[in-house]
Amino acid sequence: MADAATILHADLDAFYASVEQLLDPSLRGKPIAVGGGIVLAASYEAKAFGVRSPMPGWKAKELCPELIFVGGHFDQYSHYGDAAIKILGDFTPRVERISIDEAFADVAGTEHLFGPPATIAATIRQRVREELGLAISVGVARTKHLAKIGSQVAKPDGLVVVDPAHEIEFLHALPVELMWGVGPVTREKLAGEGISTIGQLAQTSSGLLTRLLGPAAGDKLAALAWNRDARHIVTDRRAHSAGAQSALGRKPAVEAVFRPALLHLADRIGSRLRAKLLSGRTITARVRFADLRAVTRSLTLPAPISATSTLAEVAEELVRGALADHRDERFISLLAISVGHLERQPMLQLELPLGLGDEKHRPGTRRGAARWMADKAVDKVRDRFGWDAIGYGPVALDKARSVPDAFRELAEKEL
DNA sequence: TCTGGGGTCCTAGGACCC
DNA sequence: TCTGGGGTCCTAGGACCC
Repeated sequence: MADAATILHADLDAFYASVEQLLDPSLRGKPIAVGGGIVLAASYEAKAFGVRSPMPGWKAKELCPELIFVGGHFDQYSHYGDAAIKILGDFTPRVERISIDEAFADVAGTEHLFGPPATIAATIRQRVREELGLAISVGVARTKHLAKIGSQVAKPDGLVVVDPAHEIEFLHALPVELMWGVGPVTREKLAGEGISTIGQLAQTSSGLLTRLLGPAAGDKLAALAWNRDARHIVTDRRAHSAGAQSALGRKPAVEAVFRPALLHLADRIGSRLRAKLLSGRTITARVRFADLRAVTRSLTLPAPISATSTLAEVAEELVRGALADHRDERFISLLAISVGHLERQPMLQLELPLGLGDEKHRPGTRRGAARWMADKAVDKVRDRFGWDAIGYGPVALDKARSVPDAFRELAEKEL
């Protein structure tokens, strides 16, 4: 392994909460939580009490009676997140953004301009601190996995450089849950076998790992535990599916509840897809019952769709089917729709669908195209006058439990 | 008064094709 | 007169990530 440590992973600390403390100095040094009914983010002061996201607000308050809830300046989060990632971009175009507050960068070949990677990392941290007033932790290593672990170890407000000569020592001393892909379930399975460190995981036979976790996960973890991570920086990641969901509290499992809710979800997804001239063939609906058990039903169509009413109709059928299979469940707590198998639609086909016997080969195409064009008209009005200017009418979402639209948008990946 | 909302990937069984 | 083997697609469920 002659490679040098040129991969950076930069991760803003307690991001939403830190922005709130930046905007309102009276919140600094205090335990705060963004959100209300549910904790969306917690400051380090709040985390010290065990406050985590997602956690019901009442439970957070129980753990930390001093906790201050703030509503959240979601538009500001995008601004600060973008600004921080842009600073990475000043050192290399090879930046892979993972989320609003986190990105990888590969600074190979930039040493003559900016110095060695550790210096670049320090400069980035300093600039983010000075220009934005935020703390960002950075890991520097030869691979993405090690860089990511480095930034986690560096938190809060730190820098960790993993020397290529001592990678295994560094890695094997750490707990397994720091690895990418080890969540609560996997951690417990491993713990059941007495495996709690990455070193112990590395020493575990592949037979046992496969039995425990399946072949893919087993092989992947074994490779990572031995520091074999071949992933490289991908600068333009696009989503392969688009979805929307809404928590409903506890509502009767009847048409009068799920139809308007599904129409609203279909509308949100449809408008996102149409804005990018995308359509999808596979529609998945998810129903979560009051007891939190969830089921999914999906259908793959012969041709892709993106019209709101078509998406809604398919989703309704799927939900009806799921409810019919679970007649004992009288209440639902969440509905979700997701659209996969996305395809870029050629404009021509969408705008001139009325000829050439299309209808014969793709039944419903003509009606679908008419709906698509009607939706595009709605989209256009919304572009000018706002989302609520026109549409399918209000939806009885549980306002206390649902989350602001601005927050949903933060989580959306580029399509 | 147990838990948001956006995603990705893997598994396993069955249908279907050659 | 009874059945191989490989590949692909679809569906449902689940773990994980931020």
